[in-house]
Amino acid sequence: MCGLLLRMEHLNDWDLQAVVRSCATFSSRHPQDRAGPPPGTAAAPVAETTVKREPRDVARPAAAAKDASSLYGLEYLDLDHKPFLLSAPSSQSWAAVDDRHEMMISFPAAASTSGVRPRVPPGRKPGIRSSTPRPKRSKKSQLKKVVCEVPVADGGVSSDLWAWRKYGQKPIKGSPYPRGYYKCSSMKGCMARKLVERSPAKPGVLVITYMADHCHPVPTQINALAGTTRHKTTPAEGHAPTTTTSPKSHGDAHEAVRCDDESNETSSMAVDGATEDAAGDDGGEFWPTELDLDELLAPVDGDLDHVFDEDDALGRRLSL
DNA sequence: CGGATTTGACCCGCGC
DNA sequence: GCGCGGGTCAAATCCG
Repeated sequence: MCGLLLRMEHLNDWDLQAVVRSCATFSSRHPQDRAGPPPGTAAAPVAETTVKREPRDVARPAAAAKDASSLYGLEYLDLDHKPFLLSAPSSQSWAAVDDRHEMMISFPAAASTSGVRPRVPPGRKPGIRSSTPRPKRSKKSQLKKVVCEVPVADGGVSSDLWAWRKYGQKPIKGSPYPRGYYKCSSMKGCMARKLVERSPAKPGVLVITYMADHCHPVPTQINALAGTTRHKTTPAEGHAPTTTTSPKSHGDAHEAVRCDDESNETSSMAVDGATEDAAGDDGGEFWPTELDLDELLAPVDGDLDHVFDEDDALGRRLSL
């Protein structure tokens, strides 16, 4: 994975979707870290257990070496239904412990495919609204949220095992980057969602917010993931994901959490390929189309197998 | 043809 | 109560 990581960084490319997948994965591996409730439990309570977490001996970009303020850790059941370690933020906001992944939880408590051909503006016709009332939106503030920061350079190196489908993108006030909205498409009816945005403060960082729980086990077939994202082949079409975390969310009662470095997955990003999204247009970065999938996956093949095996087991457990 | 993406419109929570 | 901004919907389009 390191190899892949390095490669990706070198390419300086990133795929929003892939990135989107990346965050939740951190927990996919490391059975030793798993102590929480089994994945798949929709109503899995957020763990309150706190555990000490040792800093990982991970090679990280020089620039990345920041304050390694891994204060205390929380073992948390993430949206992948696997526990992951959380680190509380230092007094000064959220320290990037390993500078690759950060997380926060809050409890209540694109890029147009500027194709060559002109495109008719999509969207509903004015005045047309489904007669079926939209279900009451749950209070935003009461949604369980898991915020994860992923360096852009890393974006996609890691990925979660879920399949996500983009359902919206909005420009965010005060941020030059839009926010992408994704739903879990691994299973119909799954309410899991995630928001992906680029941090305005840290343009090199993607902020991924996971909301709601998956109501199903982690997909075990890689195909289930691979088929969920469209690949774009034209470099010109690729766009850097953009996004920002609203200052608000940072300030709230969020607890900073750090995604575990090792736990990052690489794979699906490659699988996801170059989707990308963000209408951000800020960068025009794109995925290397010449990258071979096998090549991308090679470094993590073993790990993936491991992950899938575990997930499979977990899924079976959950389905009982 | 099915599924993913794009994107304008609509809805709703929240702050003032 | 009102307006703003964020979140979601869904038609049109794209793509494999």
